[in-house]
Amino acid sequence: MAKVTLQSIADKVGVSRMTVSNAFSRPDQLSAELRERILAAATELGYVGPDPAARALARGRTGSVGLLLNEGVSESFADAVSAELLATVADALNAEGLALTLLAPPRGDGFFPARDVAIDAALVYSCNAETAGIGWLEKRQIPMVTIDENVREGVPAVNIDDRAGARAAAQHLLDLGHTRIGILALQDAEKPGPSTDLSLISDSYPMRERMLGWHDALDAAGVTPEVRLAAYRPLVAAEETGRELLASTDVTAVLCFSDLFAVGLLRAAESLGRSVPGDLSIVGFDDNPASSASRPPLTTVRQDIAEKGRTAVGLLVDTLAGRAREAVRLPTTLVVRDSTAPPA
Amino acid sequence: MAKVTLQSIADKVGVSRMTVSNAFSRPDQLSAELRERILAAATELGYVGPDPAARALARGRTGSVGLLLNEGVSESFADAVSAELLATVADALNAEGLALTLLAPPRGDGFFPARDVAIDAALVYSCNAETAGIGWLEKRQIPMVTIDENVREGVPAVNIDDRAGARAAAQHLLDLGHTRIGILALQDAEKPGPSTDLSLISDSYPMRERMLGWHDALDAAGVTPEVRLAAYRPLVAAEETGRELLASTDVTAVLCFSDLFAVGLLRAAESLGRSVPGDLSIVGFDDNPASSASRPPLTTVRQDIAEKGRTAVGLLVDTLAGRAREAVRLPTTLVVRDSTAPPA
DNA sequence: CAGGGGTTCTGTACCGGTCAAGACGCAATC
DNA sequence: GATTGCGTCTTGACCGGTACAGAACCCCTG
Repeated sequence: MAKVTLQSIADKVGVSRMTVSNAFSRPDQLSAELRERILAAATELGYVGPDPAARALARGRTGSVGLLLNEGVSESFADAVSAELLATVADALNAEGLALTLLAPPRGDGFFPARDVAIDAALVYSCNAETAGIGWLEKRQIPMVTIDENVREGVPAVNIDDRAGARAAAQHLLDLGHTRIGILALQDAEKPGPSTDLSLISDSYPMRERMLGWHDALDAAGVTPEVRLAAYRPLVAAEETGRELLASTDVTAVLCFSDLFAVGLLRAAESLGRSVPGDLSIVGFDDNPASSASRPPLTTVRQDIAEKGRTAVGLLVDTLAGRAREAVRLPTTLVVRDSTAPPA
Repeated sequence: MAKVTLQSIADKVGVSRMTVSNAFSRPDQLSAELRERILAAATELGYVGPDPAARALARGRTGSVGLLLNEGVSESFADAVSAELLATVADALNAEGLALTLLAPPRGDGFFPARDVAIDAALVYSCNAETAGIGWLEKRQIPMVTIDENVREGVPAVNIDDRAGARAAAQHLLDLGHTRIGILALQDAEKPGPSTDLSLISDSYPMRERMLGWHDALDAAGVTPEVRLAAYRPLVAAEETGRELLASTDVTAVLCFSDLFAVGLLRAAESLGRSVPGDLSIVGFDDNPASSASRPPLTTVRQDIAEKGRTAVGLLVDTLAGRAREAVRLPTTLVVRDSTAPPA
């Protein structure tokens, strides 16, 4: 059976193709009676609606938005925090009449999602500025909003107040009386090396800001932290680094880049017979669901992931509508649970 | 600045538009030397490559595949099992040169992702046959592969061997000596009602099959189970139903629809002072990461989510390539951990 | 030297819609 | 009664590519 197009319907009803188009896309442009007849003919022929690809070309809008990632999807959404972000973003876009398309880094040859997929705009999640994907999107002049990074001047960004959160976390430890404090920081994913080589520290926005925040408080108190690095994955990386930190220093408290690091450290402490918070205080970051489920529940810095996602979508929608928007910085709050206490 | 198209480049280089198109899409159709010149001119003009929307219309393929969901994305990927499926599917598609677009049920007016988004094919995840989205996709004649359901005759499906897994789980309890066995089954999401009204049971494929499997073993042993229903969400639903089950019957073991149900039941048991597995044996399903992290670690039926995702993508790719494929049923295996023991 | 076959490039017809402007009829306005 | 205005429908151009059939050219063969 031949393909059904606007023209088939137009021929059947005896009107112009444009009128059929209007019946679907701009109902106010024709009489209700004729529209009914057209729609009836359409269903009779098994026509579902204007072809999305053709419409996209003609209208210049596709109705879907890309989410640019700097890793494979499995890695990107391995933890609950990023999975929640994805979900929130997808739902918020959907509510705006937009679908979400995942743009992972290319695997293999010839196909570069950020270059070859039709999208109206893109959310850039946790990608550093040199990511190839960002380059493609820029050249295509696709409107972007970045999340958890600050990629380009003039590109709206959604961040959390990492610095203030980190500062509060460090201050919390200081207030409890800790003076020998460790930091479990994030290592650059591309640079393997010893956890003590601080030049390998990740230069991602959250890492930079959190480090600044910790130092805000520690420097003011004259405390020099013991810094160690761990890769974000695998999970045991943080555990191993944590064990080394605990074994080679006499820190009584540790500030962690993320809750996952904190959980790893928790395991390290357990394996070394150090009780938390009795012998060791631990502060996480993010308020990952895992942090309240751990034993003991973690003191951490809470960020509102869902709000971050919705805000990003809001910025994107405004940008698409031509309303210029500034960067947004969402608040963070210290959540004190049971993994911190005064030093022994 | 004017939009750069194939024609702009063609004019600049002094060749036909078609040749420029070939330079990008079919390098073997022109000399290497000319191709270099064209590509150089293209970069000079800031041309990134053929416009995806236009290409999609002309080629009849968009390069992206939809994932049809029967709930919002937040709900769909709330647990680790489905999140892993999403991630695996996305990565497997990416490896095949395809992007993934999420097709959630419409929210609000006018925009129906399954109808209005340009896709080449769709994966249908855990949607029952009446889902509106499936109807759109069918009318659009978009190739589909279903996951965890068996929607249509002739539509390739990927399922796990729910029945054999459930049978093994039930047999395991029988082998341990249990004779008073409960079942925590899944309630239809659309039908609220008491957990004892068995007519409200979900008619999803996994539920039907698991029930059959449990009965395979139980019937053969002459055991009549105590069945209760719980909604998949919120998590406390299973806990409440579990509490009711434990309070009103004298079951010594319970077969759960999923690990999340098992975790809820675990909490219920704890709150009633019943020790697991001393006073109560619990078997889950799926081998959710949560199941090995729980205390005690859960005996459960393992399925390979990643394999399921990859298989589905394989079926889809074959279907797109015109190679007809049959339904696939992946194996399940019983994993005995510490939540099951002989009755007291 | 005619003819076959390969490479390289071009011309034309689509792909299936939407946009913007115009034509037509009819009621309201002056 | 001519003008204006509105609702309704049509016309023609265009969105930015790709498929396919051929034309021009070169080399090789018999």
